[in-house]
Amino acid sequence: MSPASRAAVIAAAEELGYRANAAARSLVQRRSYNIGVMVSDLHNIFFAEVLDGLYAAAAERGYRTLITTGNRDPLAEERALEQLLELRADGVVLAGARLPAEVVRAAARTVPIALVGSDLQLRGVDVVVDDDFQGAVLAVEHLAGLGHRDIALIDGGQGAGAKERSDGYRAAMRDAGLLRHVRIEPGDFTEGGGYEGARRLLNGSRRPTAIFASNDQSAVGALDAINEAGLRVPQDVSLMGYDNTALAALGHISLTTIHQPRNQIGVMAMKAVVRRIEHPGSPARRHVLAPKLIVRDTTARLPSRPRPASR
Amino acid sequence: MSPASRAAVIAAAEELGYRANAAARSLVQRRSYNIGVMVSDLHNIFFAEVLDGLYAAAAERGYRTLITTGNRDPLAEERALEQLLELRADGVVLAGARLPAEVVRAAARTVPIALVGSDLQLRGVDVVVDDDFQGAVLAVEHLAGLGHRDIALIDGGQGAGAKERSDGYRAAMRDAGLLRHVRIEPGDFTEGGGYEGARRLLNGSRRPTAIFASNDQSAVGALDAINEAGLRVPQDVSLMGYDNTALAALGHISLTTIHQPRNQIGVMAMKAVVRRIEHPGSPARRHVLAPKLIVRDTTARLPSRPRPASR
DNA sequence: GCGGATATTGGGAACGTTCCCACGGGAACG
DNA sequence: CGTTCCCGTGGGAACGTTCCCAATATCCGC
Repeated sequence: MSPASRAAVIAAAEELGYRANAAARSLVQRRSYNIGVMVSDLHNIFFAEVLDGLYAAAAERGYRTLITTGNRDPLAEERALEQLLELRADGVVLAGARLPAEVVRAAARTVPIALVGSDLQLRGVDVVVDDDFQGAVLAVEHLAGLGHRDIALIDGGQGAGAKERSDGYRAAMRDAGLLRHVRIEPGDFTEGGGYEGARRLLNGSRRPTAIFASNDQSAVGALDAINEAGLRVPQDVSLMGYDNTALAALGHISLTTIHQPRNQIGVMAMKAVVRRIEHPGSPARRHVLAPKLIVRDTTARLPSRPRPASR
Repeated sequence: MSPASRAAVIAAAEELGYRANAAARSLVQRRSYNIGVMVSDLHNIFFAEVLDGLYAAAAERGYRTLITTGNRDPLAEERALEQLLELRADGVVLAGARLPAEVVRAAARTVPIALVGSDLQLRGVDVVVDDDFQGAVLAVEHLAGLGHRDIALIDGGQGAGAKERSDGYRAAMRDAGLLRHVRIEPGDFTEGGGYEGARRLLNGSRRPTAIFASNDQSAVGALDAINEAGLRVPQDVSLMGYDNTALAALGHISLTTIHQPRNQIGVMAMKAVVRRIEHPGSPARRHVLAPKLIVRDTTARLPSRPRPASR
């Protein structure tokens, strides 16, 4: 085709506002080149960074990302997933899904699915998770390395990864020979939960010298309780969070925490889905990523104090 | 049709994993019942709440929401919008778009479009904005009402709404008879910008007794600078932000700020789009919503000090 | 200049729905 | 019992693409 007529056609298309109809194309090609992403909660900045990774990895491979959300409501999540399936997304990533296993399994029979931030034990579904157990171990090792022995945990309750984190805490305490200093306060990953947990810890008979809150949000709550008790961080009490959210990075807070490779999580999930789209036979896997310690200003060496002769 | 055969058909469909093909339906019905939402930046929690409103209003009217993002990159934003148009979304909401006016105008010839959080002056496009001018007036009136006269502003630079906020500040200062106390430091809506701005203000010859940062993020930066200077909030300096983000609500920060009705903004935008989908003739409008003062713990009455005889 | 091979063009068919119309059967009424 | 109406059923046509194949044009070699 001559360059001239080519240009003429393009100009005419522009003029008329022509735009290829993705629906018709998807119908005949039997692929949409869209990867659906169902995000349980767009308020959670965690998923925003995962989305960055998903987006970049998809673009690199010639796919586009289409997002729906369930607004933290399992029923709405199911509708959001259904919407993606009806649109014939070539693959689906479920981020933080609270969906029943059966729903996910049924969907997985139709398209490749990857799970992020929630860990249903399902075959035929890729799962990408941060090694929360290992992250908690890093936290305890950091605090123990600073000389702390009374290291308390504020738990995350039913939250995603909370169980792994408390398991990791317990294991690391044991390995550090601090088994009898293990102390776990209930919590729920919220600021209020962290505040209450820290209050109980500080009012207890044996005040911990370090508090490990199992996410940043609850660490900020704990920070409040510590200040209210007239104690300083980190001189009197060391404090750690988990997740390395923007909150932790705030100069005003500057929280020592554990970083999850969020972007990388997204990249891995997208790679997994695209691989299974393009190689329908290949098996789904479980991908575990390593967390990282981020030292900021809320942890410090335990001041050496006069000790009993046992030394 | 008999209930029995009806049930049999549904069972068979389930069995075979049948799912209506939205692409085919959209093709023949010439509508998709999807409203596309292009969000410039999913890291900004502001838009998450707008999305809540969009989502709820859409669901109420039988539409589904489909989200794409431009990751703060105008080129990617354009592709994201294009993706929605190719998918034949029945309408589009642009949230925080940094798109050239010409692109938006061209798109608006194809489908009803509503703009949120960015204010291109375009006919044929609905715009929903918070009255930032009025919000700034509320802030200044609050501070002046507490007896403050040296009220400084940390500006938002090129950020969305920054100009309206500084205009409102100026106007309110004038109306309060404080024109000669007007002082505006440059800023950029970031924590760092707020920090630097506050430092300059505090080191200046005439230290302000109140600082109005034009968003919460920069207010938190200012908070750091104030603490570093050995001053207390609110005893020595009153501080205000704007936006009422989660940051401001944090117990540890508890920032007096201006609330934008984010959810309501989403609802209005979706209503506008759906109205224009269903009544193709109806004109696009500009919708202005009223902000609200949220008093927390960073503002206090100016302590009365000995004054010159002028009284 | 002709045959064969290769590029270029044009014309269906198909994708999975919805919508409309024609047809047939059954019920109700005269 | 026949006619009319209504409901239900079934069979295309259409939506806007892509893909494939056939037909035609172009080119090269002999």
